[in-house]
Amino acid sequence: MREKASLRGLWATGETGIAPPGEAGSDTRMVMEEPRTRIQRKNRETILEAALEVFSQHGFRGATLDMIAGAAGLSKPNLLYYFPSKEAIHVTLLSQLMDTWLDPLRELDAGGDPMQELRGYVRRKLELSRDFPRESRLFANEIVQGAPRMQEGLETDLKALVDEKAEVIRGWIAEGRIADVDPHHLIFSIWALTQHYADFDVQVRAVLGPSRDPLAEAEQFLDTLFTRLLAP
Amino acid sequence: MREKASLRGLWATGETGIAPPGEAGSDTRMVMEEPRTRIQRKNRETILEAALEVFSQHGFRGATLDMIAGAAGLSKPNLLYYFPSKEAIHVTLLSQLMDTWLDPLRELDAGGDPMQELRGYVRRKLELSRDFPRESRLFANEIVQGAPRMQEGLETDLKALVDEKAEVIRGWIAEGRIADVDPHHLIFSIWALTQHYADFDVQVRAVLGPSRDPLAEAEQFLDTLFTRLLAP
DNA sequence: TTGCTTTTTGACCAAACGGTCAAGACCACG
DNA sequence: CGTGGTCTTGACCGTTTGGTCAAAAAGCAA
Repeated sequence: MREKASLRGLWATGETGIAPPGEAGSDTRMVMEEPRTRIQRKNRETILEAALEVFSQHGFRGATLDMIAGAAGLSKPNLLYYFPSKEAIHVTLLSQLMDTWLDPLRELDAGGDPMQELRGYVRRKLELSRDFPRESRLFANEIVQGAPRMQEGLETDLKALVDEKAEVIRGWIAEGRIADVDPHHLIFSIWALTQHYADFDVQVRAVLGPSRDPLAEAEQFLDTLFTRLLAP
Repeated sequence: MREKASLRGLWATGETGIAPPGEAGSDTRMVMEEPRTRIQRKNRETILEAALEVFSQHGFRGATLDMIAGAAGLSKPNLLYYFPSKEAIHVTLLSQLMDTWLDPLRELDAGGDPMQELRGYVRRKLELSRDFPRESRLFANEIVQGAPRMQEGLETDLKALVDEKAEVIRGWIAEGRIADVDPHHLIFSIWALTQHYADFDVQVRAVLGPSRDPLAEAEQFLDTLFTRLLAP
């Protein structure tokens, strides 16, 4: 299950990093298909990977183009050949992230066994925290600071999906198959508890000391917690 | 219970914002008692209040001295008359915060009724999220970015207190007065769940829509959650 | 090879930033 | 009132930052 590196492979290529110049005259197509050359694909990947590292550690303003360029092994002007601005890199990262972040919730199946479905969701979400902590922190940074570049996505895509799944959960409760809890807050609690282990990693480790394995313990603890909370 | 404004009144005046110059010759006392004049007390307060607003919204690097000065209604050089640097303001804020943040846990009483004590802790922690969200976000910003200015405090003060209280909880479990859960992760779960409502406020509100009251609902939800988790 | 496009970079720029300083305004007290 | 300390600020400084540009290098198809 464990998987190193980033989610890049799974993502559609971003729409924000407007492709390089040099096509005004000769080509009249309206839609520009994604990164054309082998080099472009590779370098955009490299830049986004480096930017994820730097943005997740320092936040948007704390990150500098020089840091990203350094991490990517490219020159600063070269970054700006592939992305029109620092902000474009950041937005690309965020919009790709949004999709990935919601996938585990999308998998929640109204037809499955309620208890198993919800425990599965918790497990998948915790796996994201374990395997993609940088993505989690990138997201956390953005939200804590008021989500200046995401608010719309939250109020449309995210709300729609959550409302839909909340309705599913409400159905399970009505059928008496899980205990009666507010579905929205149930989902929040899953987010809060799982993401905590990625976002507040330093705190968790500082308190537990070096010899314990936070994520492994969390898996058990959270399974117990939600089992007791939801048992009918 | 609700209380506007900040925690300032409760705090000891910080030790980090080395007092203004102008005392080399005439006064030989070793210890300098805190802000001497009425004006100094007032302006240091004003600056810290403004800095809390700005730092919690933009993070350390995202905040500028001009923003803080603007929010405080003072000139930039005037800020630097009261604090030696931007970092000193930030550190003062953080060190004051640490104490306040741990107070609710300190109140956990080994002699009290376990269930009532733990539910009380959750309630107090949630009150902090409701009344002092900026403080919560200041803390979150710092931890998410690796706690560059707090790590020591986490590994000493915080760890010591948590370990102590974890032992208390372990005792309660041994006596069969609450269910068997890992005490450390129980505490983490309280932090995660309560702080989520302050730190991820925009997300919570975006999902719930404008007509619901997140914090009021959370109080009930969390009470239910921990009751079910801990019932022996 | 030639010739054209894509990619890379050193030099450069204007704005923003944290911080300094000397001079002036203000204030309290004899 | 005046005098000495406290407080305030406009002007300024060196550095960092996001971003530009023209020209060189590399890639590639014929």
